[in-house]
Amino acid sequence: MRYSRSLIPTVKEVPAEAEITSHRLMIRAGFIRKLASGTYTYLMLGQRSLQKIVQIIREEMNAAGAQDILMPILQPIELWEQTGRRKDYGPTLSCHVDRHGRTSALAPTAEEVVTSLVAAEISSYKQLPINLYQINTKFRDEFRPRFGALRSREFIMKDAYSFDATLEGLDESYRTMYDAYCRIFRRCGLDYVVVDAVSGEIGGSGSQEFMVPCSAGEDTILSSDKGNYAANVEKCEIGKRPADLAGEPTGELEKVHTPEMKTIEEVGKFMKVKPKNMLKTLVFQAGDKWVIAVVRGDHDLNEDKLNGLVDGDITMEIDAEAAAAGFAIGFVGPHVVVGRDDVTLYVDPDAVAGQFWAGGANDTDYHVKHFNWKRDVLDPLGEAVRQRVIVADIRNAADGDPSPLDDDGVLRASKGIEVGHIFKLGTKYSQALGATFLGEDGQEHPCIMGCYGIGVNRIMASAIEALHDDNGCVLPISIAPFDVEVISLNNDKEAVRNHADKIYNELTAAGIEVLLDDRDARPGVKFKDADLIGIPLRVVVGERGLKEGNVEIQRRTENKAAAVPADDAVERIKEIVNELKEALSPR
RNA sequence: CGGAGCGUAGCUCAGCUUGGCUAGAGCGCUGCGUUCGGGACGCAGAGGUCGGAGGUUCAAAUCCUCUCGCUCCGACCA
Repeated sequence: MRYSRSLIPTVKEVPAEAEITSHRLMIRAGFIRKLASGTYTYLMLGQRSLQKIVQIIREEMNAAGAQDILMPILQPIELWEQTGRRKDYGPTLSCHVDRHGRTSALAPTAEEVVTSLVAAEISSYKQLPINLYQINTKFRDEFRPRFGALRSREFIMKDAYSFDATLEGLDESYRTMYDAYCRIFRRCGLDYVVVDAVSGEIGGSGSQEFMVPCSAGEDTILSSDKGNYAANVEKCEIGKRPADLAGEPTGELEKVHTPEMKTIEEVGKFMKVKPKNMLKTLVFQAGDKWVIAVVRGDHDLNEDKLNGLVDGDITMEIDAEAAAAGFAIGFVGPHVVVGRDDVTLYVDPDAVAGQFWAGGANDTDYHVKHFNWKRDVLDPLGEAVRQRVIVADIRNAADGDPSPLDDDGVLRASKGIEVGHIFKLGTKYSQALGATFLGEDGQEHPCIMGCYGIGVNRIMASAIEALHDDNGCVLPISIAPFDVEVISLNNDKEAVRNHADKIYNELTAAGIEVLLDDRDARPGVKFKDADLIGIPLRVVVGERGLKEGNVEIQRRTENKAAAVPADDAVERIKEIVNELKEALSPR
């Protein structure tokens, strides 16, 4: 490809909206341009990189026995209603109404479509297992699109779906995908970690995420320093922590006037109490009952964990109803459980101890000091305490917490970008949509499903996020838009031009993908652009070198060029390209 | 959705508070010349419905209202 005929709009300045490195570099290097919030055009360089990633995914998925299909982006909304997911997805599901008034969902994922396909076409255990996948555009009306390709409203996803006759079969399908994912990310040159995750709207019994560690990541990962446990903060469990409701009081319960002070920070500052000595008391509605969650002031509640403990769904953001039910919202304390039989308290172990506590007074504009679990909750409730006060892990894990494996491991927090997510789904969709088969026993059974996603654009963004330097992208050869950039440094000189052309033609004929910078630009401009774009190997053909009979070869990861006799250049380049590719080979 | 901010040349932004000349700068772009191994320099030039609509006024980029778009922040609040 000739640079002079290509649209590669590199820029020095970048719109203020690009906050993270990968976004900035993708704009600066001319990989993407924004059309509207959360939607991007991928220009030639970006598109070539995406296609490299797509190709790697295809090869590994096919090698793992999955079959490539293509499903519609327009999905009848009725399918989403049958599985109940229209409600679960809520406004994130983009919909389209056609001239006949039919509503279609713009695919954010395709469990419904693929399951209805299987429902129609699979009837016997002899046809299982099967794994169908596609690489296609997906839509999610994100609450807040941001960070360029990391969270866009429209993106490319590889989504695969396995159908098995048995749970053991599902385990094997899942394991096969796990292994394929490891190969895919390794071939893309990414460091990744696999963490336990929650399955969210997708549903199912278990899931793991493939994360690329980097500070710009939106997800928080907790890993045991023993190296044997890692989980997303949404999922991460916490090891055993001591909790004893019977500690003695630190003093008389003291009521403090705290007008209009509702946040932990405000109250703590006013009363001169640290957040770790305060109780955060949150009110949730569960049908006609109330659930009160108590965590330490410096901790965060994990609603998934709380939900898992409570019968039925809990609802938050119910200030008006809670106030009507007699709760002093903003000033609630755990002892509200005393004297109300419609309240169950869930308390995190770290919010229980014989130490000094401050918290809400259950009276608007008042807080209390010297709150004590034994005196103010345990003793008044008596025997009822067992049903009414439940001590359990209900908060997000934090850096320094004990590992749930109870092996003296300590959890450490870090950030990551989710590039892949694999789920054991079970029969949620196959039951809802009638994807059943006749087993060996002659009985009808629902297919047991798994699903497996990879964010194609996110691979590119996270690769740049993880692999760059001050001058630009440093892309691995497997996903770089080109293998080699040949710079015809003094393109106005015929000898230089001819030699660069010769190298370009010979490399191209050898199947190497080459970008030839044949622009009539000053050398500095060409060097800067080459660094920015980040093609792994740079070849400089210049008047100066050519006089000595040399051209220069430099890897993007090196900061000095090597002079090579011009006649040997093509062979030498081929060797290096092979070497670079070999280093990222799947084996 | 709530809060905040922004919208002026292709890009980055100034001008707006306190209304008043022909609306500016840097980068980029075009032409000519000098340069030519790490984003050169000089001269000449092109390029603007000041997001849109309405209003106030002798006069609006500037003040007011509405609207559209973009960006940032926002679980709970003991």
